[in-house]
Amino acid sequence: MAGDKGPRRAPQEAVRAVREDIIRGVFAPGERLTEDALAARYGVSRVPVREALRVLEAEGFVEAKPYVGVFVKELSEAEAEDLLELRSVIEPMCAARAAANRTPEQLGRLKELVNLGWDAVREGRLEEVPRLNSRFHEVIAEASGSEVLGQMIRQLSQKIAWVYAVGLTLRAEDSWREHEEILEALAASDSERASALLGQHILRATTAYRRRTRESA
Amino acid sequence: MAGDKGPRRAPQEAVRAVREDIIRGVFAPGERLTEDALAARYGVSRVPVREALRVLEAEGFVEAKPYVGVFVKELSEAEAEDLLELRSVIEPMCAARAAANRTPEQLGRLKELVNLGWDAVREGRLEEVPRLNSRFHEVIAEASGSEVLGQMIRQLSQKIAWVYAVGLTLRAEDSWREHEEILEALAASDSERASALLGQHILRATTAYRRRTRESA
DNA sequence: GCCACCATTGTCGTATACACTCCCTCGCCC
DNA sequence: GGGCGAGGGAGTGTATACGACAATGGTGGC
Repeated sequence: MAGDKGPRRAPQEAVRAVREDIIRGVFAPGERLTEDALAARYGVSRVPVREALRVLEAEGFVEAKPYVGVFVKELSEAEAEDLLELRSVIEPMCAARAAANRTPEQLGRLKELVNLGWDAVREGRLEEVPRLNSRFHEVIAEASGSEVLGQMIRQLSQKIAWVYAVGLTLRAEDSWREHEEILEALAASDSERASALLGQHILRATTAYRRRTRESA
Repeated sequence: MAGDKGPRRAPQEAVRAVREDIIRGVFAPGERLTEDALAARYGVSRVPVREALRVLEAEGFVEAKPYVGVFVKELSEAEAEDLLELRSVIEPMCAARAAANRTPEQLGRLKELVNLGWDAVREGRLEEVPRLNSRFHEVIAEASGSEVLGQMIRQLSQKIAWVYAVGLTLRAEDSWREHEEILEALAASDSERASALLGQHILRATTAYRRRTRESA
C-alpha cells in the first residue's frame, strides 16, 4: 500500500502523515502511540517511524518517556493563549517582508488558496478549512524570504491549526474575506497595509477563540 | 566512554552533543557530517545518530539531502537579523510571565548564573560566556511557566548563541550587568520593570550585533 | 587533448534481530 | 482477605546487515 509509491524518503512522509493525523484528531491528546502500530499503518519499518516521532517530539506535538512510549501532548488553555499571542506578534512582521519579497508564483498560489477556501466555506466542507488556513499562512511565511522566520511560522501555524481543530471551527467566512484583503495588499506591494490587515486578522481570530473557549467552559 | 554511563537515552545525549559542537564551532557551517564519524565520535551506533540528526534538522541547525548527507547550515546576515528581531519581541513577553510565575528555586539558579557570568567575564574566559548567556535566558523561559513559549525561546536562544559564537563575542560586561538588573526585577516580582529591562537588553544586544557585523563588512 | 560514459566506492536508507526496561498479573505469605 | 514480591508479556532502545543511490575516478572514443 505505501511501498509502491515512494521508496525514497519514508521518514519525511511519516512525519507529515502522523502530524496530519494528530492535527485532524485521529490520535487524541494523551493517547499512546506504539511504533509497531504506526509502522504497520504506513507500511514501513520501525526505524523511519522512530525518526518521525523524534521530529514530532522536537516540534512539541508528542512527548516521549524513555522505555515507556510516546504520547500525544495535551494542550492547556494557557498554552493555546500563548500560541495565539505569539502568532499575533510574529505574523505581522512576516507579512511586511512578504509584501516586499513575494514572487508572482507565490502570489498565484495564494490566489488559488483563497479560491479553495471560499469554495470550502460556501459548500460547507468545514473540515477542510483549517488545513487551507494553515497553508495560506505558510505560503506567506515562505514569501517573506526568511528561512528561519518561515520555519518558526510553519511550526506555529501547524500548532494553531491543531488548537482550532480540537475546539471545532468557527468564524470561517470572515476569516477568508480577510484573507482576500490581505492578498490584495500583497499584490499591490503595500507593506504597511498588509502588516496592518494581518494584525487585525490575527487579533480577531484570537478574540473569536477566546470567546469560543469561554462559551464551552 | 559513552557506553558506560547511561545506556538509557543515547540519542538525546547525541542531540545535545552535536548541537553544542555546532554552536561551539567544532563543526563549521557548510561542513559535511557523516553518520559513521559521529557514531564513532560518541561511541554509539548509527541509529541514535540518525535520530539526533533528524531532530537537529527539524530545529534548523543542519540540512539533509537524500542519499548525500547532512550539512551544517550557513547563517546569512538576513537570517541573523530575523533571529534577533524575533527574540526582541518574544523575550519581553516571556519575562513578564516569568516575573509572575517564577519559583524560588529558579530564582536561585538565575543568581548562580549571574555570578558565573560575572566570574567568566572578569577572568577573561569569554568562550564560556555564550553558553551561560543562553542558559540565563533559557531559565527565564522555563520560569515563564509556558511550555510552548519555553520551547520556542529555547530553540531561538540556541541559535542566537550560535550566531554570536560565529562572529566572536563582545559587549560581555554590559550584558551581565543588565542580567543582574533583570534578576533584581524578577526577585521583586515587578513584571513591568522586568519586561522593560529585558526589552532594553535585547535592543542593545541587537544594536551591538549590527554594529559588529557592519564593522567586519 | 578533451569530453562522455561506465565502473567503483563510499554513504545513506531500510529492514531484521536481539537486549533491556517497564508494567501487569499471578501466586504466596502475613 | 489484603498486601507484597516474583515472573511473564509487551514495547522500546540499540546494534548489525543488506540494498539503493550519488559522487568520483579512470578509460575509451572522438
